[in-house]
Amino acid sequence: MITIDYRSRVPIYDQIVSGIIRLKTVGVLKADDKLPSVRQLANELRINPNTVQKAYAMLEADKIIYSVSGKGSFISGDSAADTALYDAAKADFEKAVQEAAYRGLSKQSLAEIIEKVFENEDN
Amino acid sequence: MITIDYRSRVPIYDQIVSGIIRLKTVGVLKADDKLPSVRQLANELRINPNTVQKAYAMLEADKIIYSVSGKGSFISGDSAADTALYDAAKADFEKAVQEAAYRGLSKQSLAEIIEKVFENEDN
DNA sequence: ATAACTGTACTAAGTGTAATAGTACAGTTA
DNA sequence: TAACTGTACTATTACACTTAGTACAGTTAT
Repeated sequence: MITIDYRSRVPIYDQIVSGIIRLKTVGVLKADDKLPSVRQLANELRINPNTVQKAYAMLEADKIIYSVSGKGSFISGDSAADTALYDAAKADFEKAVQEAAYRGLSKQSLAEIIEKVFENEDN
Repeated sequence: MITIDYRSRVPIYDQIVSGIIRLKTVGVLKADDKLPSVRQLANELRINPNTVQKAYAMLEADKIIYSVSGKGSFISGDSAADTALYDAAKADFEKAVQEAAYRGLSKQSLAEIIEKVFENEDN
C-alpha cells in the first residue's frame, strides 16, 4: 500500500502522510474508504503504532481523513481539502520552477527532468 | 550578505550554502572573490564558527569555493564550479518534481506551470 | 456479555542531527 | 611578533524522530 524509505531523512510519518495523499489523488483511495488501522499499518510497515498515529492525526488535522473512535479512519469526502492541497502543491512547484529558471535552467532542461522522474515512477 | 532564518527547520549550514550559491549566480560574487572568514561570518550571523566551517566544507566538496589554509576561502573560477552549480540546480528541481508528483500533480500540470512561468519571464 | 478489535492519550527512553563551546595547530600576512 | 586565516578535534546541549509500554473508551462480531 505504502512504501517507506527508512534511510530517508524525511520523517516516516511525513512519508505516510504523502503516501495517503498520493493514493487518494491517484484514485486508489476514495471517499469513505477505510484505512488500515493504526496497529495494522504499523505492523505492515514494521514501525511503531505511535508513528502511524501521528501521521493519521496530521491527516485528520488537514481534513484529508476522518477518524472515529472504535471504528477506524476513513478517507474524507470533503472536496475543499483536496482543492486546497492541490493548489498548494501547484504553488510550491511554481516556486521551484522560478527558482530553477533563476539558476539558469532552460525550459527544455526542466522538461527533461520531468520526463526522467516520471519514467522512474512507472514501476 | 546572507540572511539566516533561525526558526527554519532548514539547517543553518544549508542556508549558508544556498546563500553563497545564490550570490554567485546573481553575480555579486565572482571568481576568486574572497569570502568572509569562518570567524567573521560566524560573528556577523551570530552563530558558531563550526557551523560556518561546515557550510564552507560542503561548498568546497562541491567545488563551488576553494579554501587555502591561512589565506581564506574564495569563489571557484573553473568551469567545474559552474557545472556543480548547474547540477545542484537540476538536483533541486528534480526533488521538486518528485515532491509534486507525490502530491498528485500530473505531468501535464507541471508542463502548464512551466509554460506559465516562462511566459511571464518573456515580458 | 465477552473477546477482539478500533482510536486516543499519555510517559519514558533511545537515537541521530544540528548547533554551540572550547581548544589546538599549521599556514599567511602586515 | 601579532593577528589573522583554515582545519581538526572533543564535549556538551538541544531538539526531533522513533520506539516502547501502558491505559482507557468506543465499536463490532460471536
